[in-house]
Amino acid sequence: MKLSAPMQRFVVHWGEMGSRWGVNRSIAQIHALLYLTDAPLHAEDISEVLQIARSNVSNSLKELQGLALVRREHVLGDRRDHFTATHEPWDMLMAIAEARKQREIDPLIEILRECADAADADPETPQMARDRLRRMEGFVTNLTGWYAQIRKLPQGTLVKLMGLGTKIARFVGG
Amino acid sequence: MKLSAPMQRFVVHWGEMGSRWGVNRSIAQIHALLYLTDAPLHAEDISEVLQIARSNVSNSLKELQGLALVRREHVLGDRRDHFTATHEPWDMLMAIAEARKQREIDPLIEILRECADAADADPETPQMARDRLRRMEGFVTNLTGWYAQIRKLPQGTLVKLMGLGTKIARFVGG
DNA sequence: ATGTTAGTTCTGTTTAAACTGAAAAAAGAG
DNA sequence: CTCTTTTTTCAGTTTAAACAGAACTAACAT
Repeated sequence: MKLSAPMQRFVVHWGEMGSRWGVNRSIAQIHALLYLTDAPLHAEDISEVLQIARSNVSNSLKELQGLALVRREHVLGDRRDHFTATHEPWDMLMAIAEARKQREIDPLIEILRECADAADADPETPQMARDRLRRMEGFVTNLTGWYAQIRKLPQGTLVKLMGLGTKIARFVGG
Repeated sequence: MKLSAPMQRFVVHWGEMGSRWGVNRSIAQIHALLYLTDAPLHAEDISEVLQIARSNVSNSLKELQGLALVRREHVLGDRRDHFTATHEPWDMLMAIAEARKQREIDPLIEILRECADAADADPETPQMARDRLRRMEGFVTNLTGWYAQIRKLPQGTLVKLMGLGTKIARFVGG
């Protein structure tokens, strides 16, 4: 298997993007490859095309499955595991958002709450700092609550909403 | 200057969060410190409280100013530069979004467009891959366009919108 | 001018994460 | 059960980024 030049370019740049957003290059490259690919690929295919060690491919695939961006499939008459990616960009975005929320945002809220509570009970913490901690906690909590709501909306509704753009503002008298 | 225990906890965790999101620990810690602090701080204050080399503080502050999260101020009768952070969480979020859009998303769109165009002109690229590249380009472009629209809405309108949550869906017949 | 203090730049070191290759473990097949 | 193929785990190695400290520059005071 071999990639055309434009496909290679995409894979390489997707890898760079990943590392700026807290996902390592291998993972992002594998994801890019599977996004472009039609038929499910097995680990060795990937290892060959991207020139990445098989162990690295194995771990990266595990992580991608953890993010729900990639799933295992089976091809008739082939013992090996095969993999495909979510091909719908919106679903990709939501999968990433959901995974990172659970891994990072939820614990963050927990810690913010603890900090804000501790600060309130602590005479050494200036009032201003207490307010700021509480305010940050409220902000993240609110944002997360809003996300939880819109996440449940059917995709079509969201597309319509985005299509409206600033026209939405009229509904709330903005 | 010294931080109370809850403040320290916040600073440390904010630093960890940063590194998961593509901002290094020092930068995120300094930002956390300035967020909690009322009066403007100078480089040496920061260096002392966080136990970070002055050179590192200097570079980190430059980056934070680049992100528009921190600004320089002057204190009467003091030669040194002093720094304060944006204290409004929503403004922080928008500043980060704006900076990263310009640095990463805009170039990404450019590259996606180039890849998609090149792929269309390239007989070696399978039709499926062409479609996927084009679709990803369209998706990122749309999302960015939507962001550009809502970015301009006054903050109050956005707060109302978020308050509505899923009720918004009714307006579009979702 | 000289001295002093703040700020930046540069060079080398440290550190954490990514990555590899080999070894071990699973999972079939015969 | 034994042999083969595939996947995972583990123990180093490599690499890139973060970071520290010294050297340098600029700004101001005396």
